[in-house]
Amino acid sequence: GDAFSARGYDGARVDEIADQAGVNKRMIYAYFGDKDGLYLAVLDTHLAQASALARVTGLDPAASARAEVETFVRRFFEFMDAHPDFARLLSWEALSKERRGRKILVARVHALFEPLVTVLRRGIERGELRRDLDPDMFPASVTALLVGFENHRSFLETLWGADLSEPAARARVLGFIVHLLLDGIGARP
Amino acid sequence: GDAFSARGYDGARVDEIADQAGVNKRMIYAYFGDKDGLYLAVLDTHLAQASALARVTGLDPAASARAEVETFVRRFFEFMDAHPDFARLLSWEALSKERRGRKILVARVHALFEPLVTVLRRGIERGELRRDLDPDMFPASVTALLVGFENHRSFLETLWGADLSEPAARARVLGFIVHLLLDGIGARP
Amino acid sequence: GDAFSARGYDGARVDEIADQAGVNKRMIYAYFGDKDGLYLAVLDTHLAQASALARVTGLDPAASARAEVETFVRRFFEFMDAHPDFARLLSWEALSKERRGRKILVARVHALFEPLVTVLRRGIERGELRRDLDPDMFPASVTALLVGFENHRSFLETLWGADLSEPAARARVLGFIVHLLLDGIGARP
Amino acid sequence: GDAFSARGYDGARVDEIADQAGVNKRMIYAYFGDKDGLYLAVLDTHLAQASALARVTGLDPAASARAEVETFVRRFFEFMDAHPDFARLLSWEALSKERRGRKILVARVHALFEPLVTVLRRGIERGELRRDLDPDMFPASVTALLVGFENHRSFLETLWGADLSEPAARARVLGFIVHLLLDGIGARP
DNA sequence: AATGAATGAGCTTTCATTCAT
DNA sequence: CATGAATGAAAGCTCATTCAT
Repeated sequence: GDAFSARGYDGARVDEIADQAGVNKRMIYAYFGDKDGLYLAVLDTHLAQASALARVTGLDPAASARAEVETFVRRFFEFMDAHPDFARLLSWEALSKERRGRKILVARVHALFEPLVTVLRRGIERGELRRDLDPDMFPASVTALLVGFENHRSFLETLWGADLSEPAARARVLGFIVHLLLDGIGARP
Repeated sequence: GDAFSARGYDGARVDEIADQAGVNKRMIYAYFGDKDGLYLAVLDTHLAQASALARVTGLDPAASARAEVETFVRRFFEFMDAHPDFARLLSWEALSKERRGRKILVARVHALFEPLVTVLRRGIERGELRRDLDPDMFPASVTALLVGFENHRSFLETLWGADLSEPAARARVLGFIVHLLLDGIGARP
Repeated sequence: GDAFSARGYDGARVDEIADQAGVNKRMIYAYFGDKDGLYLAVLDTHLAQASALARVTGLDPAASARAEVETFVRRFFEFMDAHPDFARLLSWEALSKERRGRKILVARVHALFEPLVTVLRRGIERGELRRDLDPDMFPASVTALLVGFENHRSFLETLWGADLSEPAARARVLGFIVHLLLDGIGARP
Repeated sequence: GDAFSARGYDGARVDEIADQAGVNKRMIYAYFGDKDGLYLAVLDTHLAQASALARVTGLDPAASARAEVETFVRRFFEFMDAHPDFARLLSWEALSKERRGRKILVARVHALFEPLVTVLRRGIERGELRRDLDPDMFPASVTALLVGFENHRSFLETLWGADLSEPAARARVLGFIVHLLLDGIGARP
């Protein structure tokens, strides 16, 4: 079922998916109706896996906002390493104008962002975070950055002539992103 | 030829492209050989348009690094508004495992990033930017953010229940991104 | 599948073949892969039918070489009458520079010639046939003559103003060929 | 224009022919009307070249029939060596059921056979040749043999593992054919 | 006279989907 | 429940032929 992740909706072949799943093609139609239904099921299954992230974010009101944000970003990054289909499916769907899985995407991503938004609001109130920080745009930024680095990994490897699959390189990338999000690029006075 | 931008390589139809271009389908094969050749030509044409950005970046050694970075980000953002196919083509290609246009992508993006990298190095040397800032990862981050917001625009509109096509909203998004990149989320002490 | 026989590889249409076979065109691609695979299957099937000829040639060591040769030629002729696609497929393939079915052709024809070559060698040893007769060239000559007459039949009908499909005419042609091969044209002293 | 000879009518491409001839494709249509007209012109031109053979056959009433026949066969063989397109065009046309060039073929071949038929009739009358020899079938047999060996040359090379383009091999083939036609395979008593 | 560009019909091949068992 | 065989629609691509200059 990760043909959708590998090639997108239009590139995926029902035959291929059936073969890889070791089931008869007819069964797919019995269970999912058509290619669309199969796609929605696959999309939902993969996006749902990120809900674990949401469940452990913002639980400790005593923790600092910076620490909570950092934890979320690091967990999100590691989740993507463990679930390589997540970022790709999300991007294919977001890119598509057919909006086949838009409802699923919105629901799953909303649930993912919500606790982080709470953390951000709390941090702003407490003065830990910038007064003018928009708590809605920040999760989208985190996602854009992480998904971007994940999906462009092979491209960046070519561009930089580096191997981004080894742990050291991944840690460097993650460290860079966290630092950027928390502090930006400017030197501290 | 923006069917590739709208639907990606697999979703685009040569018939449709020929019709939209007002030319006979046969001509496409005469000029470009096959669908692949056409795709590469379209990709290169659209990516090449961003080279104007590169040509006006980092020309003034007296300008502060922060100002230069902000200018680049704002110009890049405006360029994407003016060239809606750019971000989509880039994402489709980066997402694809066929790597049809990888060489083009790498060449064009490298040329786009280069002057920005120079600006960053200069800023780091002068102490305007963080000592530990990686000048290679930053342009990739900018691109991930801008391309992410651009390509996910319709998704974010649904998620936020807002209209992101009106100038005020776009300005708010751009302001957020610039501020985030320069200063992060933390409150100044 | 005798569109290949009627029009050759380039002239045959997959649509037509599917229609004549009463199967869906898609099935042809499922079974044979592509037009090439279909062609090879058709070619092999038709050429294989001649193997019956080989199996009954040269079995009786007591028979005279002349009688064996005559029997082979007559059986070959009758086989072609019963299998009108054989000679045409063989000629199309031999004429083609693509050599798609060359391996099949060589294998099948070799098997067909082999027992005849054995008969000829025996006849030469025993003094029944000419000392200087080349036992390899003779089968090729027989084939050239029979295939030539078969494939040029409609042409010869126009040239001679005769109907070569009636048994009497066919018998005359066959008699002529046999006599020519055995005795040549010269009058006996 | 020998694309017809190489690939047959259906396999030949008008584009290719125009390129090889170094003329603009439009000119072909101006001169020949359509692909059919071009084909007929090419066919006639190549078949006409064999008329030289006819003009020198049977001129000397004093010569023996055997000698005349042998001369004809040898000249025909050499002609084919010099004009490799002749045998192929003849075979493609004879094989085709469209009969596009049938009239040309009949006319040219009739003219080629005629003097040989005269020679044969004379030889039969004089008792030099077999009483029961059919003077019409013999030229067709000669043609079938020579054209067969010529067109199947590459096939026979594979079958025999020999190089049939070197003069010695060609002479052996020709000698075999001549001997077979004149004397058959039987040992003289 | 001569040519590059254009075209519609038709070719091989592929796809999502369904039938028969 | 499960499967191999079947199918119509449409995809990419090619061809002989013609238009405009």
